Amino acid sequence: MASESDPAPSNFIRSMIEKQAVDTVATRFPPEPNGYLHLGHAKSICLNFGIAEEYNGWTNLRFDDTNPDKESEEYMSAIKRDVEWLGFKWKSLCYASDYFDQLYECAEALIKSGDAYVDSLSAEEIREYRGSLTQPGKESPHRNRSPEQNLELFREMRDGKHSEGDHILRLKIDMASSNINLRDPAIYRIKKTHHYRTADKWNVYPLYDYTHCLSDAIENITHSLCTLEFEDHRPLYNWILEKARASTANVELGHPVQTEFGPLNLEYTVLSKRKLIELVQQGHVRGWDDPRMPTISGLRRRGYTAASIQEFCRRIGVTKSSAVIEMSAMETVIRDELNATAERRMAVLEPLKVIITSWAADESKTLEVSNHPNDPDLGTRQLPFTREVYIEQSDFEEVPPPKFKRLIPGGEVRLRSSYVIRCDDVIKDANGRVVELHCTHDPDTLGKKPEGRKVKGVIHWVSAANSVAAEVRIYDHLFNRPDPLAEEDYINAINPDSLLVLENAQVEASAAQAEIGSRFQFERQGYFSVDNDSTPERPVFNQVVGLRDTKN
RNA sequence: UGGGGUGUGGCCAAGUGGUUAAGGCACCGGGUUUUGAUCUCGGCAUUCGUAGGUUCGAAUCCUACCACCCCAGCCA
Repeated sequence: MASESDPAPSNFIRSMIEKQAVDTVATRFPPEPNGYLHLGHAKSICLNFGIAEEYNGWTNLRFDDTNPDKESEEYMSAIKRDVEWLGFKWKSLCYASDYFDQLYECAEALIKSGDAYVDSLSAEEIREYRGSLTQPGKESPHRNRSPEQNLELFREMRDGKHSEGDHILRLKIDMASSNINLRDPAIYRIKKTHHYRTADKWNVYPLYDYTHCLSDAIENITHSLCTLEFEDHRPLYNWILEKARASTANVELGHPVQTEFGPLNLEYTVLSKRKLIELVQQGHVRGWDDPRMPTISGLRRRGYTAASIQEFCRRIGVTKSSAVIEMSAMETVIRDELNATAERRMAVLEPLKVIITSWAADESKTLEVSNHPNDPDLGTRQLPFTREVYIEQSDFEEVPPPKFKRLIPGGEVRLRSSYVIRCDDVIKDANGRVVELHCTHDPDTLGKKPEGRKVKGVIHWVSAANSVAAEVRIYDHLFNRPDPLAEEDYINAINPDSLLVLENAQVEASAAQAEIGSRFQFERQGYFSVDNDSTPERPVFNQVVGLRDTKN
């Protein structure tokens, strides 16, 4: 786990800051509240908050809420909760919408200085005029309207005197620029949507490129960290700030610098808000917090800890290349943490009844069992041993494959923390299915090795009379190929078997009583957390991750 | 065929002219083990996209080439 002895590894952003020798690093995490946070955001959060903390700085949480069509209060509170849960504290909670007045004032100043103009071309015309990747664009016939004319039109736009799409405010930069972002980008559009924070005050809303740099500057952000796809926007970011500083607008602006890092990609899943929204809305998953989802809320429900997600982000590093991380990197962090911290329990997922014929029907012996094999501090618990127990169906084979170490007819196996038993009889139903085993126990094997023979297998079990019926949910990858986006439609790559529900599991009583969110290792099977759906009458467990399996 | 980026083992990733080219994940072996887990020991790039060049010395500097990613929303 992350600790003082395990410092954050060197990366290009840290090196850059070292060279700058600045005295404070101010960052921001700027999500648009149009969906739930996922692992890609976790990487950005860890980077932004982590680097600021490391250099005596601070980080703002800023909602980039400039498109009221897509944003909502629900998303906003989910984002706040997730950032807090991950373990980070922001200095200020900010909203781009808090700057709408300043942004507007600045836009008027840019109009007055001749750096912005109102265009009245249609969206399609503007697209045509923009040119292509290899062809320069051409100037709009409205490009040379006077500042007075532009100001009047822009104010009319603001005052709701025009319809959506009729006009747009653009920067006057260079229609022939090889960087398409500089071909007179739009900075304000007419939109009459109700905004969840500013209500119906505005008929015009600023666009991302215009809003983001100014918001950073207003908040005195020093390091504006974003993903690679914004590299092309950096010249625009700087252009706007330069013009804004030179303008007459009464807005105090700092000097943020944008730096881009590679986005996170994870095998067998998708990390894009748009696609995650589709998975939720089309019902491919049970919700944003479905334990199969790569969202923070999904991982939390699955049983991942905040520490494990932070550790994952530390391990994957920060570079300028877009990494595709194997799922095992994610699984190993939570497995490591839970191996150290999770108490052990026994649970039989697919039960097979075993009668210990040598054990009296009315006898129950209480065994003292340790909660963790390597950590005595985790204590012990009492476990009853009775005549009837359940073992895993897969722990018995009539015709064992090579190297099978579990129970076979006439063979012996250790019941974990209990006796060695021998299988005497196999009871089958009319279809030849094994429904019950008759075994005898060796009374001289409790807490000691049997004499004169070695018993190689150890299997888990529960007392039939003292275990509790439970539901256990086993998860597999959401997609059945490592690169679902390579599919013509990624929806076709959805794994139909990503959720396996075992309705008839039997868990020992002490696990059945656990609170929602608590985690155990079910011995030999993996780590499990108590799901939100769990009740004392009907416990429900999620498999967080399996144990490493090196057999075969 | 415009612009912006990236290329170090299967996946990440340190490295910034002189190191036997860190580390993690994965994988493969040995040992311990009442979890086929854990733990532990060991193995795993004569080579850094390719080809040239500079240098006593190159993953690090230069040149050319190749591959992949991003950009033509009134989304962010």
